[in-house]
Amino acid sequence: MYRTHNCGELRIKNINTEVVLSGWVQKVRKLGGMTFVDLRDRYGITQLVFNDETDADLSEKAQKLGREFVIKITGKVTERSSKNPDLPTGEIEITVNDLEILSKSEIPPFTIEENTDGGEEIRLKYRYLDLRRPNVQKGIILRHKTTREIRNFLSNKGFLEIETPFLIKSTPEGARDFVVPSRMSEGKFYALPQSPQVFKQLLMIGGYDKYFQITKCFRDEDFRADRQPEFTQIDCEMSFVERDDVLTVFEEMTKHIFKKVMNIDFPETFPRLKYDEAMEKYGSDKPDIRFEMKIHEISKSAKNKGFKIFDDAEYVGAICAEGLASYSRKQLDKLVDFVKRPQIGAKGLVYVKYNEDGTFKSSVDKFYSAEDLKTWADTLSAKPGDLILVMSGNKKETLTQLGELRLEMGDRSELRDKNKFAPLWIIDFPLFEKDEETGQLHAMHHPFTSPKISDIELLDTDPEAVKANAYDLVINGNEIGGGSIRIHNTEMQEKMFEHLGFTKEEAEEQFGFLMNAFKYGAPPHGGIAFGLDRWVALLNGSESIRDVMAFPKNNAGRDLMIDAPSEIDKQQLEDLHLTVVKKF
RNA sequence: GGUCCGGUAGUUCAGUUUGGUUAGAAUACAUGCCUGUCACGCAUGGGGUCGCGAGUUCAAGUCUCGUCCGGACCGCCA
Repeated sequence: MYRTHNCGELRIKNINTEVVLSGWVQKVRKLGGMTFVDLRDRYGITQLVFNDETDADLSEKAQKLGREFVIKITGKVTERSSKNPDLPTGEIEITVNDLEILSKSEIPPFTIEENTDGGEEIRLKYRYLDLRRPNVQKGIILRHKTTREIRNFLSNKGFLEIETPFLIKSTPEGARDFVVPSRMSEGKFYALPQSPQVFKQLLMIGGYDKYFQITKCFRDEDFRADRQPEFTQIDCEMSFVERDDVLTVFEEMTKHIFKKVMNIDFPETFPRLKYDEAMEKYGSDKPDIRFEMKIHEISKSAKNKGFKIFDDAEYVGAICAEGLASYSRKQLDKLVDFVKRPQIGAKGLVYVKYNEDGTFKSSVDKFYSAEDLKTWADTLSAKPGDLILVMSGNKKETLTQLGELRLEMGDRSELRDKNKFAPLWIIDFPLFEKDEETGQLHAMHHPFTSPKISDIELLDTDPEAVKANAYDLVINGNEIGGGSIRIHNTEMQEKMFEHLGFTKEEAEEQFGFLMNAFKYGAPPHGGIAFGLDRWVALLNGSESIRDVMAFPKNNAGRDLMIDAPSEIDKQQLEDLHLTVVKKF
């Protein structure tokens, strides 16, 4: 027997029990005749004690243990004479009478502790060692709890978990596909799914009216802290539902997860914000509503006062940073630098300090009187002591830039508390967005999204104005999930492909199977998919989804541990009918 | 496709601004001392292709060019 208990469970009430423990050696502390060993597993740390006077041979063996040796010990639980209140097992220790080394360890390249000394790269290379660290384990365990609760909740609601294939067909819409060459069909390729989208729609047509799946999706685009080549979606679809039916079920699921995993209650219904409104008030389609600081338009009161930049601008907008009127020149200059960074791309920034004494000091005092500035302050509900930040230009771009500035100011004022969660729904997305370069329309969500019934007439006259029956769940400025009510008839789907620039033949070739299926009695249906990795990262307070994935890849899509992707041998290439062409 | 930051001991970093003695610190590791430690303490010691290649120079960790690797971001991600 390797163990009677784990390393995190023994307490003072277990005193005098004979126990067997197995685990990893965290630390050996030698104090002359006494030796202490911290034994670790994923449940905790238990201290072992060895004494020269009791058993010199055993004590010497213990002194030769190295970090990360795997050992099994037998001993008696004893009360410590000096206790450690920082450890759950700190009141007891094990007086060891037998020690067996199960597995030796080389010296690990970094310390296996909460605060490791290892950098990102080396920890990815030795991921199996990093996984031993308690804070990494916390993320992995949190992920398990989350998926368990999702399965519980949806199963109880009558949803069926159904798998869909990974080896499917490449389609031109959306992200680049990862592609798998076929051995049996020369010169042909499978694609890995970017999402199970069409399969879940086919399941609806197949009569499985409530479906879900926790599954991998693959997208061959460039990666970020929150984007990996393979990631996990909670994919859901329902038949005979309208938008609000979907939102109700998945709002309930969201609340269930927060309750069961984090013990956080959301008594209120989640706010619903129209896309247009989100853009106007927050400059983002995924607003962080943990804090207010809404954007207000001040075009009317800012224009025609002789300040050319505002006069020429399509839009002038502002935000109010509470209590920051005391910002120094240097701090304001830094804000200007911030908005001028190429990632933000603004030309400049106007500030108005609403001083504590009620006076105003701004970078545009030459053009605006105190009354003018008071008008702005009133629009923004600014109080003395606040700082007003104004930007202008093209409306869409300026709103986005103000949105970025708003998040920056939120960070500076520490309004974005990791332990606070503010979910909301964004609804009424545009159906299409226009490619600025080619003028071609693209589906904002995906090509199977239905337009809002009230907007169907506009499809032929003003497609850009058409709103989609689509929705996103946003939490703390992260898009956690998104979905739509789908098109379920051939005519509408054909019209959609037409708008997206597909010829009839292309649509038939790419999606004929789906349009064919619509001909045989397709129920009205809709659904949603959540990004599991982002969601768990959010719950975990992590910046990066890597923290909640057991074996993540780096930002070039490489697995540093197994060294993938890699070359394959000639025979394999031949079998797959492939020739590698090297560019020089 | 682009912008920025980094690569020096097992590890995390300093040193590069202003080229010049034997490249340092912490931690980890090893040895010794230490009977209540738990970030144990003290002493001693080993440990370096300064990512790689070329160039400038009397002299390069330090300057220049190229290249590889890592990180953040923009584009991209229906």
